[in-house]
Amino acid sequence: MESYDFKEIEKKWIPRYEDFDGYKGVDFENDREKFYMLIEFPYPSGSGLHVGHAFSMTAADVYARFQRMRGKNVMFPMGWDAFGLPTENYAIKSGRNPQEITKEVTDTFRMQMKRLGFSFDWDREIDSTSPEYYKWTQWIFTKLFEKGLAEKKEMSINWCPKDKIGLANEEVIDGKCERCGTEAEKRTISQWVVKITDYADRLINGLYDTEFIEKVKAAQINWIGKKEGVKIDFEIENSIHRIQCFTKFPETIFGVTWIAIAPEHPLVEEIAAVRNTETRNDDEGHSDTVTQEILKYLDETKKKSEFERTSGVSEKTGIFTGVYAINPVNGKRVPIWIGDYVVANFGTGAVMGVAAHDKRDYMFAEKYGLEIVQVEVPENDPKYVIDAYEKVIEDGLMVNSGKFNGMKAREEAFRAVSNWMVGNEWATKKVEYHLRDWIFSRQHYWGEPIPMVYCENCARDEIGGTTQSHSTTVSQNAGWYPVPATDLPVVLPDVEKYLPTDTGESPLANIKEWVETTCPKCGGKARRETDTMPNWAGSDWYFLRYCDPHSIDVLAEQKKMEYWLPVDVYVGGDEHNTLHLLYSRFIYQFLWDLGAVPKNIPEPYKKRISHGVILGPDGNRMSKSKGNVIVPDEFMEKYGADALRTYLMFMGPFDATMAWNERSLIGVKRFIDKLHNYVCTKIGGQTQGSDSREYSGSTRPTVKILVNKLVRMAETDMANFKFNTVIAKLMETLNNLTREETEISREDLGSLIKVLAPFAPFVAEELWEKIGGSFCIHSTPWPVVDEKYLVDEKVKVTVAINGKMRAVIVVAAGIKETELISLAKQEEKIVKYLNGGKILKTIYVKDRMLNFVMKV
RNA sequence: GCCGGGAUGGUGGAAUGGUAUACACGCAGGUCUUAAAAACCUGUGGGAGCGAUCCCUUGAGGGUUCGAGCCCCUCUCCCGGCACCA
Repeated sequence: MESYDFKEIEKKWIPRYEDFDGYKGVDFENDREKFYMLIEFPYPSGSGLHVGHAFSMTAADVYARFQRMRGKNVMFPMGWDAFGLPTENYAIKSGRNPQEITKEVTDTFRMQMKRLGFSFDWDREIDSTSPEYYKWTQWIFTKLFEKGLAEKKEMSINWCPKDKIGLANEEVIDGKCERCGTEAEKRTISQWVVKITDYADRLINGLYDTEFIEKVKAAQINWIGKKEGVKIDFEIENSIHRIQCFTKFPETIFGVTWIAIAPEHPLVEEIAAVRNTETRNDDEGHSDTVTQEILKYLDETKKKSEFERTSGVSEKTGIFTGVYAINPVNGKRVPIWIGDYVVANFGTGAVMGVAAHDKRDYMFAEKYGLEIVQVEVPENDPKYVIDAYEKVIEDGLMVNSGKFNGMKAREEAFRAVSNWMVGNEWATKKVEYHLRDWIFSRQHYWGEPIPMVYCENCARDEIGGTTQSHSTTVSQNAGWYPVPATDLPVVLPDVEKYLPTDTGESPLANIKEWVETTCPKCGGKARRETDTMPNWAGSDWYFLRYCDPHSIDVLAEQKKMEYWLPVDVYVGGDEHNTLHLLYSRFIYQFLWDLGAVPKNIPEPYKKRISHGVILGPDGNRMSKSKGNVIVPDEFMEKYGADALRTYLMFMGPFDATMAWNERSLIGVKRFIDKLHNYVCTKIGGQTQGSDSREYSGSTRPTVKILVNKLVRMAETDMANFKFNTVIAKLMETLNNLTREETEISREDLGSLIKVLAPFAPFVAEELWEKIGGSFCIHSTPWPVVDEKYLVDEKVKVTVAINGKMRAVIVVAAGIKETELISLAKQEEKIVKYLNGGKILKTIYVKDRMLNFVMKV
C-alpha cells in the first residue's frame, strides 16, 4: 500500500496553524459555552520534550479539539515553569546565565509542540521566570505574610548536602533527596514557612465540590491526614509538670500501662532531674547509674539518622526513666519510658502505651516485659485473651474500663469516653494533621526572590513589646517587612557565580548592592532576603494568569477569571497530587479569602484527570542509564506526527502504565495510510453527492449505519477520555467500509475524517481539503448523528438453555416475545435441547436474548 | 499496616449483568517477486473429533442470579500513594 507523504502534509499545515484564530480562547464570548482545558505546564529541560509530555499533551489536545468541534469556546494555554535546579546546575557547569538557557530550551519546546500539532493558544503563553509574571508570585507571598500565614522560623529542615538546598517533607523520598538521591541531612536554618495547615480542613472539604478522580481525592485526604482524638495530660509523680499525649483511641485509656516520650522531648531533662532527687533520698550510687544509662541512650539515638529511626526497619528501643506518671482516669501509676519510636515533631512528642490494642505497642511491651491490659474483647467471645499483636479487635465490647464496660467499641465507646474525659481539666478534644507547614525558602539563585526586607532597628523595637512563646519553633518575624506592591517585582539580579554557598546562603547574599536596601517601615538601612522561593511557587497560580496573561495592575482581571474559571479539565501526573495540586488549591483558597479571585468559584479545578506512564520498550521506566529513553522527534521523523499522536492514544487506557512498542506504532501508521488511500480512491473519479439521496437502492445504506454508529460511539468515549476505543472503532469501521466496496457520500467521508481529526490533525486537514472542505476542519461542527441509523432493522438474538448459549437467530428488531419463542422452538439446535424437558420459565431481553429455564 | 487501582490469548488491550477475547501487534500459511523486504489475502484462546459439533477458559475459592470478566464474601499476587503518625 502506498504510504502518504506526511512530511509534505506537515510542512503545508504547520504554518497555517500559526496564529490561527480558531485555537484561541475568546474572552467573554456568550454564543459558545466556555471550556478551560488545562495541562500541567512543563519544566523545560535541556533534553527537550519527552515522550511522556507528548503523550499527556496529545490527550489534552485531542480533548480540546474535540470540545471545539462540539461548539465550545476552548481555552487551551501553554507556558513554562522554568525556575528550577537543573537549569541552575547547567548554568553553573556551562558558565552561561539561566535566563539565556531558559530562552533556548523554551524555544525548542515550543517548536516541538508545534510540530506535534498541539493547538495551544500561544497568545496566552506565560513564563514563570519573567519579571512581569513573578511580580505576582511575589505579591502573593507578601499577602501571605500580611495575613500571618508566612513566618520566619529557625527550623530543623531536611537538607540535601549535594544540591545544597533545603527540602520540603514532600521532596524527601525514603530519606533521600527527591532530585539527586543523596541522603538528606537535618539542618537548622532560618526559613520562611507558609502555614498551609491553617487551610487543612478547607482543603479536605473543598474536594467535595470537585469531580476529581477518586485516587486523587484519596491521595490528598490521606496526605492531609486529619485525625480527631483527645489530648490527655498525665501528671508526673513528684513534679509540677505534666506529659501531654494525643490519642486517636481515647476509649483505650484504661489500657494504658506506660507513657513513652521522644528522646528530644522538652521534659526529658525535667524527668531526669526528678529521678535524681528521688534516688538521692535513698540510694545515691544507683541514681548515677540510671542517669548515666539514660544519657547514654539519648546519645545513641542521636547518632541514628532520621531515616533509620523513621523508616520502620530498625527495632524499637527504649529505656525506663525510673519516673512514674499517673493515669488520670484511674489513678494508676504507669512508668515513663523514653522511646525512639516516638516522633518528636508529631502530636505532642509523647504517646500512651496500650499494648493490647496496638501492634507497635505490643511489640514494645513484649520486648521490655511491660504490663498488658486488654480493654476490648470480641462481641461473640467475651473470654478472649489477646496473645499476639496481629489480633487487634475491631468490633468488640469494652472490658476493664470501669463504667464503660460492655460498651461497643469503637464508635460508641469512643464518644462516651472522650466526652467524659474532656469534662475534666486534664483532657481536651484535639485534631491532629499529618500535613506540615510548607517550608518556603530555598538557598538558590534560580528562583523568585522572596520579597522581604529585614530591618534591625525595627526588629529591636518590635521585640521589646512581645512575649516569647514556648513553642519548639520560634517565629522571628520581628523586623521583617514585605516589599511594597509598588516596588514589585524584586528583580533577580545578574550574578557572577550561581554556585550556592556552603554556609546555606543563596548566591544572592554575595551581591552587596542588591542586598542593601532601605527599610519599608523606617526608611533606614536594611537587608533583603536572599533566599528564593521553591519551584512550586510559580505553578501555584499560573492557571489564573492564563485568563489574563498580559495584565499589569492585577494578577488577572476578576471578570476574565469569572468567565474562564474553574478549569474544566486538568490533566496532570499523580506525582503532583500532594505537591503542586494541593499547594495550588491552597493558594487559590487563600486568594479567595483575599477577594483576589471570583467569590462564586471556591475551587479552581473542576475535574482532575491523571495521565498514565509510558515505559521503555523493555517494560522499565525510561532512564538514560538504562538506555531505553524514547525521544518523540525520532518517531515523528520516521512515521509523522499524526501517526505518533494516534499511536500514543491507541496504546491503552489514558491512565494506564504502558510499554512503548514501535511495531504497534507501525500498525497505526498503516491504518492512517489505509484511511488516506480510501478517501483518495473514493473521491478519485466522480464527484460525490452530499447526502444519503446519493446512495442508490437502499433507504438504509450500510455506509450510513456504519458511519453513524461510529460517530455516536466516538463522541461518548471521547468525552470520557477513552481514546483507545475510539481509534479501534475507527479502524473497525474502515475495515468494514473497505469490505463493502460501495459508494460513499462526501458527507459521510467528512464524518469519518472528523472523527480522525482530533487525533491526526494534519492528515485530517489534508483529506478535508481534498473532499472540498474549507479550512479548518477543527472549526467545523462535530457530525450530527442520525438516530434512525442507530436502530437496527434486524437483530441477532441469542437463544440459551439455562443461561448457556445454544443458538443465534436473526429476527426483525422489536419482535414480539411470543413470536420469537415459537421461532426459537423451531430452531434445530434448540429442539434438540427442549426435547423431553419441561420449560419452567422463559426470560426475554428485548432484541438481545431468550433464555429457556429447564428442569435439569 | 492503611488508602487507591489492577489481574482477560504469545503481547498491548475490548466488552450497559445477556454471543468473552473487539481493535492492534506477533505468529503461521498464501499472493506478488529470481529472492528478500514492503504490501495485500486467509487463519490464529485451550482441548476432543475427518467432520458437523461438543467440552473447557477472564488470578484462586465460595455466593447471589435464568444468566457473572462485570455484583457480594474470602484469599493470592501485582502496581501506585501514605506510614514507628500514637
